[in-house]
Amino acid sequence: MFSATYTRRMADTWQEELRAKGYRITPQRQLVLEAVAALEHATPEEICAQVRRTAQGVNISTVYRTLELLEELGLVKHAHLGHGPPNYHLATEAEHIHLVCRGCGRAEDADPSAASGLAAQLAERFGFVTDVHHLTVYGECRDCRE
Amino acid sequence: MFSATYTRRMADTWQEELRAKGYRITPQRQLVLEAVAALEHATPEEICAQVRRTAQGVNISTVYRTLELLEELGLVKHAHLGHGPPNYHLATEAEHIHLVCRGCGRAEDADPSAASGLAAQLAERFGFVTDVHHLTVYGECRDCRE
DNA sequence: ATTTATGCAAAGGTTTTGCATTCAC
DNA sequence: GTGAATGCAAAACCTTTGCATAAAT
Repeated sequence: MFSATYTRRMADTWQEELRAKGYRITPQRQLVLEAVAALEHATPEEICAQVRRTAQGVNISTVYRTLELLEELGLVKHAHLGHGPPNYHLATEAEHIHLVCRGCGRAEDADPSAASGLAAQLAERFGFVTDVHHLTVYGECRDCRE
Repeated sequence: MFSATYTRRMADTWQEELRAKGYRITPQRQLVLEAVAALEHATPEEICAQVRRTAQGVNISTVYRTLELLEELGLVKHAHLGHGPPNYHLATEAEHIHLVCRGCGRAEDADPSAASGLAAQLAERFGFVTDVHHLTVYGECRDCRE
């Protein structure tokens, strides 16, 4: 999942950066970041629920505001897996792409190397820098194909 | 955009298929399909507005129900371009992928051949059939990259 | 005449916002 | 103490649903 060393290191730089930008370090912000790390992939609602398992309560609107902030700081990223709410994960998590099946609705992770050709071509032809972290591929999975 | 011949041909098969399935041909359904064709890419709200430019009024809930039906019939498809509402287009429109810039928020179309390598690898490794029509790539466009 | 489709209004789910209060600094 | 962050409630936004009415067959 993530090593303790790694988490500690991240926490340091993170808090410094918050201070440097005039933001404040609050328990809520720490809790939300921890929840994102623990869940690996989660919606704002799920993150809120996770936080509430350890702390007495964080408001859902705080979760939204915090996620926006953490994304601005480059600590978390989000992807859209379909109709529903966005899905947040640590920016430092191993890159992967999402395969979402329109049949069963499940999402599986795939190695981003599959998208390297795509990214290269879009860069060359359009000067477009692909955010592989954010890539969601719709289609039909093996199980749903018969 | 689309030729008159083409539209007429589509209309024929479409109406037959509706009948065959026990559905009915209504002015609203024709208007919504025409609006999707005319706009090329549009949200339900935009489609509703377009219809109202020619007809006296179609309810937004009818637009939603109709889009769902037209998609079930394979006449239209949708893609998610970001946070907002889904984006509908004719299924018969030239296939393309969407490049959405997180900087300016604009979406540009790209040739789907850029994704053929991706699709091939996902098919081989996961047995996953990619719906290229639905592919949205997030990143940063040339203009926003400095 | 039958049964589907529509319009309307209300509800549902997600996200944002305003403002008083609390908390980090 | 001062200004930022939180919690709460309300609003905004998108989508779905129930039901009476209208329309297609």
